[in-house]
Amino acid sequence: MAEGSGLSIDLDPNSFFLHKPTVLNSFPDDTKDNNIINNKNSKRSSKVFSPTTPLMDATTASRSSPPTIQFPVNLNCSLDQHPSLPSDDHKRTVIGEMDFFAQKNNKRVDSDEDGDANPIHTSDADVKDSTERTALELNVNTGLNLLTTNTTSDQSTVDDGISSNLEDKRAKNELAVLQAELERMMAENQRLRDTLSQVTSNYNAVQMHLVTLMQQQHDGKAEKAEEQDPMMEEKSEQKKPNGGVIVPRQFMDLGLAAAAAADADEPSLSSSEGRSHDRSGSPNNNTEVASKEFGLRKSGNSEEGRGTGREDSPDQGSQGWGANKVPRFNSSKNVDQTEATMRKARVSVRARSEAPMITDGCQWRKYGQKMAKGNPCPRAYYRCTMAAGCPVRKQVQRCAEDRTILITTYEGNHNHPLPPAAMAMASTTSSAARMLLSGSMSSADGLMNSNFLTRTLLPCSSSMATISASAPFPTVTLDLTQTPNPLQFPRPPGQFQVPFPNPPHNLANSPAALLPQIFGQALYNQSKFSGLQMSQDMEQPQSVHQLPQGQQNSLADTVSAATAAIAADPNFTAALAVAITSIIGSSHPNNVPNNNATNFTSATNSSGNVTTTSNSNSNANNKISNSSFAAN
DNA sequence: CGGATTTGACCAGCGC
DNA sequence: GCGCTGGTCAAATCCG
Repeated sequence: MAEGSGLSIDLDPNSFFLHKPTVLNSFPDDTKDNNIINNKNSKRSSKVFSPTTPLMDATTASRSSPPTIQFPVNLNCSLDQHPSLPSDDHKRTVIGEMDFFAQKNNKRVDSDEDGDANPIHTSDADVKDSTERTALELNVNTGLNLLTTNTTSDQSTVDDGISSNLEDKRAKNELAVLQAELERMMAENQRLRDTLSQVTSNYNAVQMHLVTLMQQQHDGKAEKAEEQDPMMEEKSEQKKPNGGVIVPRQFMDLGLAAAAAADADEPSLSSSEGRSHDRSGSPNNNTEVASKEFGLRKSGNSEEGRGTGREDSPDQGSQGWGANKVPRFNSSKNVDQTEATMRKARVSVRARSEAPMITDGCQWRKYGQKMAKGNPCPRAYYRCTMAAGCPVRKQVQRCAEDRTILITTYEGNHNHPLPPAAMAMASTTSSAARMLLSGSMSSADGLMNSNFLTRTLLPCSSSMATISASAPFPTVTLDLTQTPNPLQFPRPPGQFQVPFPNPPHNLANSPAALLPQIFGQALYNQSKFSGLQMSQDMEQPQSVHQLPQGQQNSLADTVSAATAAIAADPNFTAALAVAITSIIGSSHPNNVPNNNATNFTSATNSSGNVTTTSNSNSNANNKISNSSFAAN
């Protein structure tokens, strides 16, 4: 898979860019750092170093040329053009500076000319040149300070008063120029930052719109395929409330998600245009879209007529779920199947923690506690209270065998924006149902999901991700207790080492939190960005092309999701490289030994459910499958 | 006093 | 149909 690198090139930057501008924000940070350096240098030039560096400058000046001549030369023109240079050594020494100056001045002109139109590189050049220029000019200033200040030596005051005043003026002028330049650079830096932010925002908007369009386009194909379905008549009627936009089941999630976000912000929006607009307008949709399963669940319940209290919460009803979303489903049959799977899809996180409950960034309210069979430790039931009607539940229970292990099982998807700290759990819970659904409805897809997800996860986490769609509940289990020591897993030279503290009392701030985030985000993105990824698939390696569409999407989504998730935490950026490398690693086995060591197996049990087990190490807890999975 | 927690009761699903 | 179990509700209680 020599094209694997192409995959990373095509996908990773985009996803990284798309989902989380954090990395790009680091770019301005770099420039900001440069600015800081400049500021420091400028301050040092005028204050800190002035008592000391002038001695150096004075020494150099006394050796090279009379001070009254030297400074004007240094400031205003090239020394090599100056006829008064006495020796070759001085000339040669200065020539280096002159070349620097000349280059710098040229670039300065360029940057001034292009600064408004050329965004990044110009900025870098400017900043770099600014740094260099500042560093060079600082020497001049310090030298001038030596002559103009009386604090360092008496000799400087003994110098010619006229020249001293003249140089003082020049120094002030130069200082003013430097300050002006610095301000200009800072302003431009800020402007670039703003531009970058705006571009990122616009890019996200365009991406969302593109996703919507792609989904709709794909929906059109799906609709044609379903035209022979006897339920078509019913479905066509159901589509009418959506403004004629076709929204089949597979992409219902997206619509629901968007509608969920729209409902959260603008309950009146019901058309696809409104959804797309809303999606494009809200960069934080990635957390809200998670409510796609929520919508499914809701509508499913409405059809079921069973409706436990939790899913028929007042908030959900007040958001008009039924009116806008139920008609989008194809048939009650599919809905039931989907709902049944979604409803039970869970993400379980095993982590060592002495705390009664891991902190995952969300607010939970305990609503029950039961003694579960086979476990002396009670099981606590929590629900998310960050938003009214949020369907997310979680169960917390200590492992019977090892009570230091806290098993937290998430179910459902948030219907509200989440803080970054909560992204881990949110993404996971919002995506598990989706992934498991695809796993149950499309075995290959589910397998590929787990396959690529675990491939993405394991190299950086060394944790064990077990995806089980078997009864009673399809569950994604992330075992974060297997490898407390990251050093345990060898990594190729140059590969980032991702810290993996133990125990993760605060999952939201630990890499462990990002594991479900990566995991879940990828799953969640499967529906959200499938349209975009379909276009990206066009540029994917052939081996990927050979995969079914869902698998391609899974791969692409996994990459993008991983990058997005990792980008959510700047401290975890290193994991991005690992995650991406894990993808590329399939084409370059030498890159990721862990990847090769990761076993992906799958089995179909008697009930037809698919159980996929990934194993990054020789963990005995891993389930052994009947047959090795091979991509179709 | 309001919100969170506790805890017994209730309900649904499932297996026998 | 019955019992078991998981899950949820809601009144009582606790707590800041």
